[in-house]
Amino acid sequence: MVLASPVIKELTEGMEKAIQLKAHMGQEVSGKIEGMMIEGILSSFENALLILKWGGSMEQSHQHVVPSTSMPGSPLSVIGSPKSEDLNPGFTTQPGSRDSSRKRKATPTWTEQGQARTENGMEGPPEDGHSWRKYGQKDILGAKYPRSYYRCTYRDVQGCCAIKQVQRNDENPLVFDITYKGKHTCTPTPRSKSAALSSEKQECNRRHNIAITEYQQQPDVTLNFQTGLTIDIQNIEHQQLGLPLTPEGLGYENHTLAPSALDADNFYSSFPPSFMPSPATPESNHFSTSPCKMSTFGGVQHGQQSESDITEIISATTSVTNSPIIDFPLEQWDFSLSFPFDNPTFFPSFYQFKE
DNA sequence: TTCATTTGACCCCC
DNA sequence: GGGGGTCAAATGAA
Repeated sequence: MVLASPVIKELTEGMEKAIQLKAHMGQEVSGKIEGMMIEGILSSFENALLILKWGGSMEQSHQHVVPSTSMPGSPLSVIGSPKSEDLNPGFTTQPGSRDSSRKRKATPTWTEQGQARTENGMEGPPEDGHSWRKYGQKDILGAKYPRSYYRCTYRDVQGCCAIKQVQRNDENPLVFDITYKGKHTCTPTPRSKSAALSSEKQECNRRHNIAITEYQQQPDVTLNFQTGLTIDIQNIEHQQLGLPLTPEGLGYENHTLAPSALDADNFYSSFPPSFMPSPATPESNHFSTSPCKMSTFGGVQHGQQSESDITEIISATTSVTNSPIIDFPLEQWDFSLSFPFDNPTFFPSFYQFKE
């Protein structure tokens, strides 16, 4: 990230002046060659800023989530859902707890699918913003590909019981079936956080090169962002009230953010004070605090707990929403304080790419 | 030195 | 007994 780059500063100023010019000229140039040229100038500025600023890759767009058969139209494949009947936080896989497998059955379990992430010609499972440690791999009878077992990196230090199993889909090797078990209860420690951050930082850098290419190839990601960012306010409010978050049972009040809603002030005001979201984890369009993504949002650093909660909220919501296909991997965008959320022309001008 | 991954072995459930 | 899940030592990477 080169936020302090003089190049960005100059480009930003140039773009602001172009905006001012456009505003000054008003409607009288609308549709005329002058207006189109201003739009083109703005578009060019934004392209350049995007490339310079957003080290976050577009590559995660590959990791769109396959629509679930049970939830037609859902952009997120959540096959099954966290089991509400048992949220036993005491579940442990610590050595010695030989009845762990029985307890494991009682942990909230849900399955998602994500497309393979490609890097350096190699394919890997999609990331989800959490820090996982692989602890095993097993060949599964009848399956072409082995199953990998991951647990939360912070299991030992914080007792976080979240685990996941990742297995390539037999029919479509580009798709990974990911089974999550247990809920993240971890909060990255400073030390661990830095370690996780550095690894994700590398991931960011690795994706950066892909980002520009794919950005050019997939110019409509911003459109998808505009139309597809859906946030379940009701569940958030339930959470605020301390009510249980049940993906299935609640009536959903999905809020799809229109471009105007992405104005920072409007955006924040749409949520309870404690909800300061940051985009996003890959396998869904939920928010996360991955350092690769939005490390600060409005100057606030967010804890892991809220992330995991919000993750559930959005994951659950997207499993039942009929919102347009969300193929916008928010994680790709490296938001910063300089992100022009408050620039109303930012998104409209992106339609230029579509045309 | 620390942390992640690999992999063979072990354990439990069906 | 077979299969799935987990452990833990060995190894590698940063």
